[in-house]
Amino acid sequence: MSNYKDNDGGKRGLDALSSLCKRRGFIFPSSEIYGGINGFWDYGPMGAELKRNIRDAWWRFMVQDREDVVGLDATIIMHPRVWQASGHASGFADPMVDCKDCKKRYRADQLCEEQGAKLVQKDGGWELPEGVKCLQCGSANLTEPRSFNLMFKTHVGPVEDESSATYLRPETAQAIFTQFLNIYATSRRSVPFGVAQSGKSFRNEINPRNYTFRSREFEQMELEFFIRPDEAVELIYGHVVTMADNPDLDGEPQQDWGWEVWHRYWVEQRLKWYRSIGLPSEALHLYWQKGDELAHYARACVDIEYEFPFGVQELEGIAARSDFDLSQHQKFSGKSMEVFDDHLKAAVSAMDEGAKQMFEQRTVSACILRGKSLDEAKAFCAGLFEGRYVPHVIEPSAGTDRLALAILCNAYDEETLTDSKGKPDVRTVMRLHPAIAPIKAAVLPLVKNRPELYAKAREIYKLLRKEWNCFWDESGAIGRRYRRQDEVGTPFCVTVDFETLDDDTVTVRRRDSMEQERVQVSSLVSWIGAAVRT
RNA sequence: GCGAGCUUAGCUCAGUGGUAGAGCUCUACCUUGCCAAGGUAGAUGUCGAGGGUUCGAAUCCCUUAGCUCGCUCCA
Repeated sequence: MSNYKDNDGGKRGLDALSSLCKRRGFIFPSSEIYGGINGFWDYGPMGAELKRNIRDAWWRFMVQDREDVVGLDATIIMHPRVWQASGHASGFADPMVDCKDCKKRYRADQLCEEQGAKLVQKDGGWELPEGVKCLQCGSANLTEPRSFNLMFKTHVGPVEDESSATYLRPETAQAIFTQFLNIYATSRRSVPFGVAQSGKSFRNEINPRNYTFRSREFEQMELEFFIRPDEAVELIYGHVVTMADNPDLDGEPQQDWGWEVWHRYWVEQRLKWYRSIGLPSEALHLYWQKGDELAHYARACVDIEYEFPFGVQELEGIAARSDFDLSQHQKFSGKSMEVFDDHLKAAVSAMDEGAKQMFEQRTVSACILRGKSLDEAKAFCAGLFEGRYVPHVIEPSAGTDRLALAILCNAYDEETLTDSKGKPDVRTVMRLHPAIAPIKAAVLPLVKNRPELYAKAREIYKLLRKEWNCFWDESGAIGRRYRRQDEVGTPFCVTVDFETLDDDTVTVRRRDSMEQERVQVSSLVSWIGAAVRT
């Protein structure tokens, strides 16, 4: 299979792809008749189907095909305190300085740090200390540090003042944490279990780039998987399974897994899913964030990256976030985020005082090493002895739009054929996995001026479209109709010909190999059905 | 956000001050027994937007939006 990367290093491939996406109705610039708007993209008829199929495949894999994950569909606008608790209100606003002479821009804190100084906080704003200079040209002619908050701000109600200010969510995850108690109370699930959500998020990116890869309005598919703290696992099972124990990550999840195993389990699950929708293993890379790249609360984070034409870029981050998120919301809301764990309570009841004391000593010092205060560490142990804890979280968080882009990049192929006259002929074909292809089958009457053949084709079309999104095409020569379907990635073309009238079979033409075979009309639905499942 | 380049039909592009074009696509009809076939007819543009210079602007100037690339950014 030839690939766009073969001839041009990728750049022209993205142009060819975006041109096809426009031409065939996958992706359009938003508001295009007004000149477009930077960082916003619309999905056309084909793109809408593709994205829906991706989302549905994710939901089926992550929620419906599991017994330990439930779903949520929360609002985009939430209480402003949510973003204080999550850290987005402050953390999203990195102060920046520009050099007025050479126009170079720096993050203010990094610029200061490089010169052994410290950024000064003043009146809720920021100030550069004396003597800080531009690293590039040495000029001290720098702008004041200015904040760029990446959250979109809006107002709830008619009055536009600070008291009504809210934000469009910059991630879907926080809604899951804020609804944790309701879901826990109503879903009849116990830890370990997860909550999944897909939906729109908004980030006012400074510089959207690379087609739809970094957009200002985008969709995420996130799972927050809640697990016991390792200490609770240890109390219940007497041991904690780590990667050193070589656990079977392909089988059923086990109750005695520690966070490290759960984290790896989800990495493997996610890779498995990406492969199931047609992204080849070779194009996927894992990037393990190093100690200094991790957020302070994160224990580990792995990025699943894809080889885009413009470089290897992140599709999904899988983070082990400890109990940071729920604890923050507990702190800001005043509502306890602890769960009661019967198994833990039972296990602790069976322990004698000496064993409990030993456990507490060990646990308190370990907690302090991880940065907790003595009081916090003691409260944690006291909670465990009563069967209570704040769950920890493993968070696989994927970008739907960048995944759609990866899938489109991966599917795009230009194949050189030799036509019947011996001339070379380039066939553009989107080799999408059948399960996510926008159109599963096109129904084509071989000719349209034979009423009984035409009617039979209509009948078959109506039969198939009850099952999947199908397409009817009667105009143009049959070869041209096949090639049109190739460009939108339709895996099967069902051609109704004269033989159909005699023996009730049709020609099914395969997109990838262009091979044809005859299939009984009565078995067509099961034949296609078997091929379009993941 | 800074700098450079670009923006003409659905797509790819030609057009350096004098009547807006080509190829492909698309639509209809004819033809057509399986891979972009042929014929006939047809459709599509405020030349990204706004302003200016000029008798006259797609073309020159200014402003603005968008795209691409390089910086920067991506918590």
